[in-house]
Amino acid sequence: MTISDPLSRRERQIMDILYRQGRATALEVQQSLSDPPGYSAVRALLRILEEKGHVGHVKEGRGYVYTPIQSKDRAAGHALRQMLSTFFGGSAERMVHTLLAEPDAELSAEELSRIEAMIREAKEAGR
Amino acid sequence: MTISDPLSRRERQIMDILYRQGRATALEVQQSLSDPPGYSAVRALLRILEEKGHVGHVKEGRGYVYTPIQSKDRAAGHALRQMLSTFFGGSAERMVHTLLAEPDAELSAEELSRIEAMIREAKEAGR
DNA sequence: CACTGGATGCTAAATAATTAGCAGATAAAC
DNA sequence: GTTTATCTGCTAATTATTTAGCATCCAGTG
Repeated sequence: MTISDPLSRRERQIMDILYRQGRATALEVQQSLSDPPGYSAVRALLRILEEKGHVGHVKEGRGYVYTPIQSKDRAAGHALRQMLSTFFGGSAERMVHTLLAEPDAELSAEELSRIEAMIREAKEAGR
Repeated sequence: MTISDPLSRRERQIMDILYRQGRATALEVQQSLSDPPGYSAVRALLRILEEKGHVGHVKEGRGYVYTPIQSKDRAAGHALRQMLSTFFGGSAERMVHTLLAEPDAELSAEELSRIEAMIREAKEAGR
C-alpha cells in the first residue's frame, strides 16, 4: 500500500474532513461525517490511513489527534491539477470562468480586486 | 441507489474518463484506465453506473457508446464547490491564488488577460 | 488504592466492490 | 446464408472495504 493509490470511499471522506478541519480526534471525525458509522469503524479507518502514510497522530490529553501528512497546499494543488485535466482540458482560464459563475463562491468586489492584483503580479512574473 | 451517494473507486475513475473524453465505448474506457481490469469488469461497472443514473448509452455501430448524464459544467461546478469547502475555506480568492501558483496551469499572458477581462465583467455584474 | 469513563489495539464478521467467464445476439465479410 | 469477430446480458466467485465487539490500558476522582 503506497501513498499514491486512490483512496476508498470512506477513506476519502475522512481525508476531506481532516483537510477541512486541519486536525481532529476520532470522535470529531465521526461527528463530522454526514453518514457516520460506529466509533470503532472510524478508528479503524484512521489506523489504515496512517498505515498508508496519509495521516499521522500525536497523543494529546487522553487520546490521539490526527492530521494529514501531506500539506493542505500540496493536496489542494494535486486536486486542482486533477480537476483541470478532467473538466477543463488543462485550461486554467476555463476553470476561473466556471468559478466566477459559481454563486457559492460569494465573491465580493474586494475579493475580485485582490484577484485582479494577483493576476497582474502573475503577468509581471511571467514576462 | 440514487445519484447523490458517493461513487466507489472504480466508478469515479470511469466517470472521470467519461468527463474527460465526453463519450467512450467500454473498450476505450478500459484503454484509458491506467490500471485496467478486464473488459468484462469495465462493462459491468458501466452498467452499474447506468443503473445509478450517472451514465447513459446509445447504440452506435456494433456496440454502445457511453456518456455522462450530468453535464460537464454541472459536474465541474459540483467538484469546484467541494474543493472550495475542503481546501479553501470557501474562498474563491484563495483558490485562484493556488491555481496561479500551479505550474501545470500553463498560463500565457493572453490567458491571464482574458481572465482579467472576466473579472472586470464579474465586477460590473455584481455592482 | 480502587473505581470509572473513555481511550486504544486487535480480530473477526458482514457488506460492498470488483472481477472473470460463459451463453446468446448482432453486424459485417465472404 | 454461413462464418467470424465483437458485442451484450447475466451469474457467480474473488477480493477489498467497512463495520462491530471485546480485552486492555491509562488518567482522573473519590
